[in-house]
Amino acid sequence: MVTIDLYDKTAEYFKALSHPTRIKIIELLSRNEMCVCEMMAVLNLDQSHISRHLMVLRANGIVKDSREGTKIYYTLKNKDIVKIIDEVKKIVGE
Amino acid sequence: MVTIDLYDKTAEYFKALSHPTRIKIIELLSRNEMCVCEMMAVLNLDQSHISRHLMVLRANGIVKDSREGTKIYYTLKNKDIVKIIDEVKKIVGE
DNA sequence: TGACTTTATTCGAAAAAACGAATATAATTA
DNA sequence: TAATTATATTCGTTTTTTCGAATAAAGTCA
Repeated sequence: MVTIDLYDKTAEYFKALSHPTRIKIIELLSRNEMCVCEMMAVLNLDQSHISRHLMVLRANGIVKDSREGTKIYYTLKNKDIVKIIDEVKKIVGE
Repeated sequence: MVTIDLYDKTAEYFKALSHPTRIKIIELLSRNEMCVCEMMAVLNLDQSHISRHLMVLRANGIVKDSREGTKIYYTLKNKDIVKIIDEVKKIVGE
């Protein structure tokens, strides 16, 4: 049995936050749910770029998705993460 | 001129937090200043492992060092980071 | 069913991070 | 000055992450 340590999990979570595109996606989702095609338009990035980063966020339990027709809408599972990002932005912005 | 974007800086900061050893070092320093040899003993890791992770933390402005004789003591530059780590530990621990 | 839309996944290559081992540096002390 | 202690840095390698491009899958609609 492989037990994953709390420090490993915490480090993994920080790693999920360690890409500018993923941070931007989280901020977008903090305001509205959004489908991939809308993120592409707002962030001006291609589909596979967005989609791959969403995969990381999904794998870390940060976002969840729900399909509506051909579109898939994403939302944040827990909005606490937005406050954490704001705190770090404040630290690095000083 | 290369301007580094706030999102890039924020992502870099999260990357600095994305290793279990670095998180442990930050927690140790949240209680006391500490030299490398003490960290080696407490964390049971070898010198170059600790030292290299301290280099990452230094490069990101998370710790600062001051020499006393042959020893170099490290402290946190900003304790806000400890609260951020606690929040993430709480999220991933649920 | 076939074309179309939207999104996910895979592939191969490039870049970055991490590691163990070795070496270098800086202060101290004999 | 030589040996010692404490720490930083470098080297070569392995592992992980990222990326662009291509392909696959799932739903819709004519």
